[in-house]
Amino acid sequence: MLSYTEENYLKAILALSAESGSGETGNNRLANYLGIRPATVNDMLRKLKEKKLVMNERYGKIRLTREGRKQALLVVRKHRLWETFLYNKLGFSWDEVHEVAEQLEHIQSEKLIEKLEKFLGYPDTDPHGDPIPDAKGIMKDIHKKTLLEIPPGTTCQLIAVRDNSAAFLQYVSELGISLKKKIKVIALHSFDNSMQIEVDRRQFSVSGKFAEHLWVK
Amino acid sequence: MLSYTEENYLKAILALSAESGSGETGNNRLANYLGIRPATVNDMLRKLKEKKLVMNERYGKIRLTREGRKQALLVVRKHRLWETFLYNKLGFSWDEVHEVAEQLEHIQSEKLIEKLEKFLGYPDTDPHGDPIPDAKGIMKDIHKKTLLEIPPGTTCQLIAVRDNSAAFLQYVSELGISLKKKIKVIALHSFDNSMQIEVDRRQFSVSGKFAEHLWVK
DNA sequence: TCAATTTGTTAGATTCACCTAACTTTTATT
DNA sequence: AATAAAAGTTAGGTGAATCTAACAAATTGA
Repeated sequence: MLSYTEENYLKAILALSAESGSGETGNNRLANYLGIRPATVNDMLRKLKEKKLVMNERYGKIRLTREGRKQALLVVRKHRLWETFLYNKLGFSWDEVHEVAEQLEHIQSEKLIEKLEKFLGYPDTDPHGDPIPDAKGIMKDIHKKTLLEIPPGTTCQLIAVRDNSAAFLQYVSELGISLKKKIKVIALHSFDNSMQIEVDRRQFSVSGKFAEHLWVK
Repeated sequence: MLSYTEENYLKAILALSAESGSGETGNNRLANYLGIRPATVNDMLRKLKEKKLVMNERYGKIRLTREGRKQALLVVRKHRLWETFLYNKLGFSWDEVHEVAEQLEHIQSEKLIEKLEKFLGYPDTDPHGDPIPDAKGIMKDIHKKTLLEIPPGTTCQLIAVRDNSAAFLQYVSELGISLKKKIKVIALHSFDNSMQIEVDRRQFSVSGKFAEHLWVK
């Protein structure tokens, strides 16, 4: 059985590994991400190594083992199912679900998660459009592009957001953009990557950085 | 903000105070109830005293302050709302809800509890028939008698159980007894307090101890 | 009433998750 | 290639919640 803290480390390593592309991350990055000191991360890495959940050589990169990855995905599964519950059943808004799900994801009861999943109707994505791993820790990969990659003239549909911070999600909401919403790209200004887009017959301009954080199909 | 452990102490003191009738309890009883050592309880009592949540003089009895009682009732509130959710929405059985609710009750989010309560339709009792305190920590007292006090020939209705252990609840279920069920007392054998009762036209005999653990009206 | 039993307290230790400060190794830059 | 910067490690320490062992006070009951 994993502790609250161990679960958070695994989840963080998974997130940073995915972000880096190379499937691995470093001590400092991890410490920074978790808001703690590298020395603390070191202690925990020793423990996780003993439990065979991470691979990490002295002064080397950090990488999840197969089992560590599975455990991390099971935490992600719980997190996303709870987010779905909060959003679909309790009426929380897009940007409020994350914080509460951070706590709920650590409740230990397989039965609870099974029953919750059933109650929610076996959803395959959470309210941000991210896929929910199954009970074996297997997550479907969703073929996705960022809005920035969409050529002008094309209409696409929002399937997920790349940033779950409240600040970003609130901005997205203010623009009238939500999951499954159709977005038409009017123009891409190559000098600063800003984009002219149309949503619900209303047009506005967004930065390239913003467009990069929307996953569409 | 109270820690997970502090919340459990307050809840335990509330439960034992109520049980004892006198509104107070002792160090050893508390330690035994929580499954920890008296020395540990001592340290925590010092902390709770500093926070003005309990009153306790050296070698004296332990009693909640007004604020401590309120905080304890708010934990009970969370516990019972979660039990109701697990039972009514997720299909957990009577005897399974307690254990999971023990974890869920420590999630810190007022908004969550408000929304959960609304989602459940503002229930006033949990699946065991116990009243759910309101957001101010006020709990309605339900006038209740134990089955043992019911005179033979009378029919009564189960409103709550006095013991939430899985063993007891399973036994109750096996007898076909559930909340709001009508129970007719056929006979009381005064020499050992055993009782002949009828439920759904089926008669059986139960011990006095068993009868004492059913609250009826 | 006073001795035995129960109840409560103190002191000192342990584990977990964290810290700071000082150090070493790796990497990046000129 | 040398050195500065960044990244990672080690040693020693803290507070929370637990423990054991030894002791003190209160209660009980013979």
